[in-house]
Order: sequence, then structure tokens, then C-alpha cells
Amino acid sequence: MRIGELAARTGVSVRALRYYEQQNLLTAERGSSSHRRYPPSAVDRVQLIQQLYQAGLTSRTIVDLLPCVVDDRATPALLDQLTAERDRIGRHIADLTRTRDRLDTVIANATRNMLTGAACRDAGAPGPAGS
Amino acid sequence: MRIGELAARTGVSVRALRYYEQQNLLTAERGSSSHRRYPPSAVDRVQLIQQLYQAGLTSRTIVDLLPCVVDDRATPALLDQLTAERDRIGRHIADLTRTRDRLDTVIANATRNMLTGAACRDAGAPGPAGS
DNA sequence: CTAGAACCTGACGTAGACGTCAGATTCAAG
DNA sequence: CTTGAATCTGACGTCTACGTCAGGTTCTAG
Repeated sequence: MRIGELAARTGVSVRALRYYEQQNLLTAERGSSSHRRYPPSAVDRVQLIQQLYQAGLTSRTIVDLLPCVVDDRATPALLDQLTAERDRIGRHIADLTRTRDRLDTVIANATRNMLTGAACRDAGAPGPAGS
Repeated sequence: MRIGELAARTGVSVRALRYYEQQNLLTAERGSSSHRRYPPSAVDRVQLIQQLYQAGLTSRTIVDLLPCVVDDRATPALLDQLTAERDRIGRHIADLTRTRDRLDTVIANATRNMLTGAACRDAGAPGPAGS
């Protein structure tokens, strides 16, 4: 498929796909013209790249680890790097969970405060109305 | 306390604290000089700000929501915004969990592949040693 | 053949949370 | 009073994953 179709199928922009190629995350064939051609498997690969980006990995790190994730093979050094990233993601999940729980509490309390106490007051102006 | 001490206590840089003030996230008294003075409660506040930054909130959003989180009070609009952020964080947690689980699988498989199959091979050349 | 869509390669712009340097002022200690 | 540490206010630099524009080539439909 061509780059426009890959972009449509994956939901990422054409610009992003070219960027991935520049970062050596994605390769394309050039069949006698300057236009890129991708195999169907490119869809999965792009989605995997996106997933790793969202997990906070940088291009450089993804370049290193992507072959491992695809092949389930790694050198000891790469295995360390994989483990480090997994642990980092684990800590991030823990942090986010604490934050979400805190927001949950705030939402619950604020809702109750609105219902019981100064209900309609707040809706008018965002400025603090005294006491 | 002064800005250097607050930085030391919270682990964030002096520059970051000034930036927070510029973004209206943090206020300081100026006792007859140009130097900032913070109350002890500033430590908690800075840590809360950091927590929200790490959760992916932007300065603008934190400015809106910080009073709610501190006061447990919100207008309906702010309550919507709080809920939206909580949900976004929830989705992020779900995504990260999937990614972490995938990395766990990769780590397990790659470790087994190393131990059972071409163990010391990988360090030298990635070529598979035939079945 | 021709128009328009899709694609190409640079190359500069963007946003966010600071880092860092310059030059001046202020504080704490001796 | 003097000196060094801490702080002050700009203001430009950084890093990353793209967005966007310019100017040109290629593909596809009619």
C-alpha cells in the first residue's frame, strides 16, 4: 500500500510515517519510483511504534527495542534495557493510579459539597464569593 | 522558607519554581525585598503540582483544577474538566498496562530463548543456529 | 493529453517545561 | 565593611514528535 493508505489505516499522519522512516523505525520499498510502498504488516508495526511512543519511549530507545519486541530475542544488554523500560512504565502506572484516585476523591467530595452546601452559588461567577 | 530550600525539600529546581509562579501555580510573599518567601505548606503544593504534571496535565489545566483539588470544591464546569482528566488518566493507565504486559511477555520469551536455544550466540551474531 | 490528487524532498515552525547564561542585587557571616 | 553565597530579572537555548509551507514530480481518471 502507499503512504496515504497506511496513514488512513493507522490513524497517524503521513508526516509522522516519513518521520518514523527517518528515525529508522519503519522501512519502505521504492518500486522504480520515488513513492514508498508498504506491506500489509506495516500496519501492525506502526501501531506498535505508536504504542511504545505513548508509553514514553523515545525514538532512540524504540529503535533499540523494536527488533526484540518483534522477534522475542535479545542480547543481555537489550534485556536489561527492556526490563528498565518495563519498570519505568510500572512506576508510571503506580503514579498515575495514585493521581487518578486522588481526582476520584476530589470529584466525590466536590460533588457532595455542591449538593449539600453552596450549590447554585458557584455556577454564577468563578470568583470566590467571600468566606 | 526561601526558594533554595523549597527546591531542596521538593526535589525540583529553582528555575522550575519560578516557572510555576509565572504560570500562577504557586505564589510567594515578598517581605520588603525582592526575595521570595514560602510557607511550609508550599512543599505539599509543589509536590501536588509535580504529580499533576506527571499525569500529563498542562499548566493551563492545572491552574484551573488546582483550587478544586485543594478545596474539594468545584463548579459544574470544573467538575466536568476534572472528570475528563480522570478519564483520560484512566485510559492512559489502561494503555500503559497493555504495553507493560507486552514487554513482560517479550522479556519472558527472550529470556527463555536465550537460555534454551542459541544462548551465547546472540552476543556475537544474531544469526539463528538452525533448527 | 490534461487536470487534479497524491506523493516527493527539504526546511522552518510549534509547544511545553524547563536549562542555562549574563549582569545586577541582596543576604549572611566574619 | 567586605566577601562569597543565594537570589533576582530577562532572555535565549534545548529536546521531541511532529505540523506546515514551498516548489517540484508522479500517478490516476476521464
